[in-house]
Amino acid sequence: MSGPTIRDVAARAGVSVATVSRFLSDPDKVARATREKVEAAMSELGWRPNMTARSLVHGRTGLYGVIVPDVANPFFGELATGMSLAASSLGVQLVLLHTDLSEELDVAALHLCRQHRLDAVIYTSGSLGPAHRTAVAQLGRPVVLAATYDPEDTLPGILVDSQVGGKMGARHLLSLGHRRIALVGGPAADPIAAGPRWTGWRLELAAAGCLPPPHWQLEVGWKQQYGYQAAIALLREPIPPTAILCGSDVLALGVLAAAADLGVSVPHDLSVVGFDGLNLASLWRPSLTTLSQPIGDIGREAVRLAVSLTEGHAAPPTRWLTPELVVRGSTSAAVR
Amino acid sequence: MSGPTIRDVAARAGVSVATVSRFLSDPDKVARATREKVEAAMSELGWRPNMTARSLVHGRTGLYGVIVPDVANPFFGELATGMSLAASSLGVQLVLLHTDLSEELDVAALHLCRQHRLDAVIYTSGSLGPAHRTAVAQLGRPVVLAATYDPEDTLPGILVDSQVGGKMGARHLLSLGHRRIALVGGPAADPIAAGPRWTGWRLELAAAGCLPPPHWQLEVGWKQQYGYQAAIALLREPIPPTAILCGSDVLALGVLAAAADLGVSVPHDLSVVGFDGLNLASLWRPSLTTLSQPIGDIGREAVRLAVSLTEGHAAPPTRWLTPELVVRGSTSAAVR
DNA sequence: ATTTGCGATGTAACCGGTTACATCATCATC
DNA sequence: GATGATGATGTAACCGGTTACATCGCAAAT
Repeated sequence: MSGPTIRDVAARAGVSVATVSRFLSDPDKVARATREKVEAAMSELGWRPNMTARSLVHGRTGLYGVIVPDVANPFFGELATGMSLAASSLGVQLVLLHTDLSEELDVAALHLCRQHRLDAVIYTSGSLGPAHRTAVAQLGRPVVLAATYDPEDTLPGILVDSQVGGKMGARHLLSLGHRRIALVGGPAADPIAAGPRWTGWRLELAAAGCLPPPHWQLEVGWKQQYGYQAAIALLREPIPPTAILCGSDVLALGVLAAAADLGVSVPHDLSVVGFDGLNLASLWRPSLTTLSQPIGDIGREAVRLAVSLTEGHAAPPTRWLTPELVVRGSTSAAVR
Repeated sequence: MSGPTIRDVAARAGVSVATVSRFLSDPDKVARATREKVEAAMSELGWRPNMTARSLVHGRTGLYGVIVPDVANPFFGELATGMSLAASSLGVQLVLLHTDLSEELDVAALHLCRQHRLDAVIYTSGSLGPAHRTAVAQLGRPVVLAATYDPEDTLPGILVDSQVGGKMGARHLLSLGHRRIALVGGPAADPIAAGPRWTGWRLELAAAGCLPPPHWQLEVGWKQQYGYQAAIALLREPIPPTAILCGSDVLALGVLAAAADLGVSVPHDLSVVGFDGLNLASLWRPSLTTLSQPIGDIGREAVRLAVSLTEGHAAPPTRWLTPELVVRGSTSAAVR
């Protein structure tokens, strides 16, 4: 039924199980002749060590948990891609746990990581309430935050400063002469991504004296169709905005599509600014001006950090990156 | 250092380890009073069973391997998304192994799945050579193919028929009156996706007497920029094609971008057909006519099938789906 | 010749659960 | 009162590796 065990290999090689095990962990410790016998037995039986048994002894599995709120969101897709590339080059495996934007499932996922004795956890969900904290404490393994941060700053992480990004986007449009600027963003209650972007936009626009009326500040969800719907409404206004700041590239894509469908020319009649810098977005036409995050790098660095912490290195402070304003074809000077 | 064990819980509850273990697997087998003592001890200590130890006995881990050739490709991103959603609703976890399009790493990934005693493997890479077969045989666990198939038909799977899709795309353009049709596809050596699409295109175009010359049959890689480059070359021809069949939506996006950059109007001067039906593509403008695969469903069904096989059910035959021609804004009747 | 040191190997306990089997108390039955 | 069935619980072996420690052979040192 189940495959050969180390005892089968030992018997076939005419040695003890300890010798076979030693051969695995440190081949130099077994004599050349013995080594060859063991190698032969191993390949004849096609035996590979059972990581489950090994993990039980070592307390290490070589598996890293990745907790993602919404795998269908391209942002997290690219983040996971960066992690996956890093993981395979570092020889560790990722276990994907997705929580469907639910706080309860976040906590459940952390418990699951503990039960499976995953070596470390990379957490990308926004929320970090009391329940999460106890789960993290019980976990007893390193937790790294990717594209999110810990308000109490006890967990290391890497992310971009969304409020700065929001300000940069607003400033870009203001410097192009735009005054009628609408906002389409994610749920403002999200304290990591959407919230600070809203804050950045509002601070900068208020300072310039052109904060838009409430019905031009559309707080929608993250899903792609919401950007489209919001833009349709905005562009049908008697005096529509000349520019729209979007909380993500996906929302911006919806805005671009709405503009195209209504015959509104981008950037001539409408400037659009995204946020995230998705890879695929570089081929959209009109090409999207956006606040680019190094998404893949964030994922990669998160995995590296998790591995480093697992090896006993100390946790560095949270790394705050500044998003980069990538000016492309979707923004231009205001004409009116 | 490491957390409490079942023995700590047993001691605290004043019972034996067997009773605690029984409580976990079948609470009805322990008396009410004992049950309460065990529950109390568990929550006081914050104990959760070690899945590693449990797996060692059961030979089941609750983890499923997903072998993906290229996580950066949005197609596999959407596929993995579908799997992830299904996995979380079925209470199993996915371990992501990516092989960077390398056959060697494919085999290594299969071995890794065996070592970690993953319950089943979902394989999405194209290749299935002799080395893969022995690895699969040694694995001793169910293997499900998603978006690929086994030429020898020993492994169950689910995928769309790419050759039929190729024919459908070609027929669509022919029926619109196009005769100068160029082809931009993936590596023809790929026997699962790219190859059959090439075959379908060529059979249909040859039957209509308008197989394009070799330099209009551009066999490029899957990466997004290749579609752009290929289209730039094609559209600069003295007499350019009036339509382009693309091997994927990502390649088609490059073609759309190239057309936009060269001032070629889609669909008026150029019709473009994609392949895959990526979710995000529904918001591209011009919207893309494409051969849509139910990517998320394929992922979901693959996970369901893997779970079903793990539970001992028999393997059904490979499920071949027919792609759906979704006609949108990137194709129209030929004008010249 | 005896001791010492060292490299190679074997024995057996251990990691943290599960479970077959034994044990024991309780209670209905004859 | 003896018997047996039933339900609750405990004992200990086991899953497949790792590793501390013991053992052994052999060469160098005394």
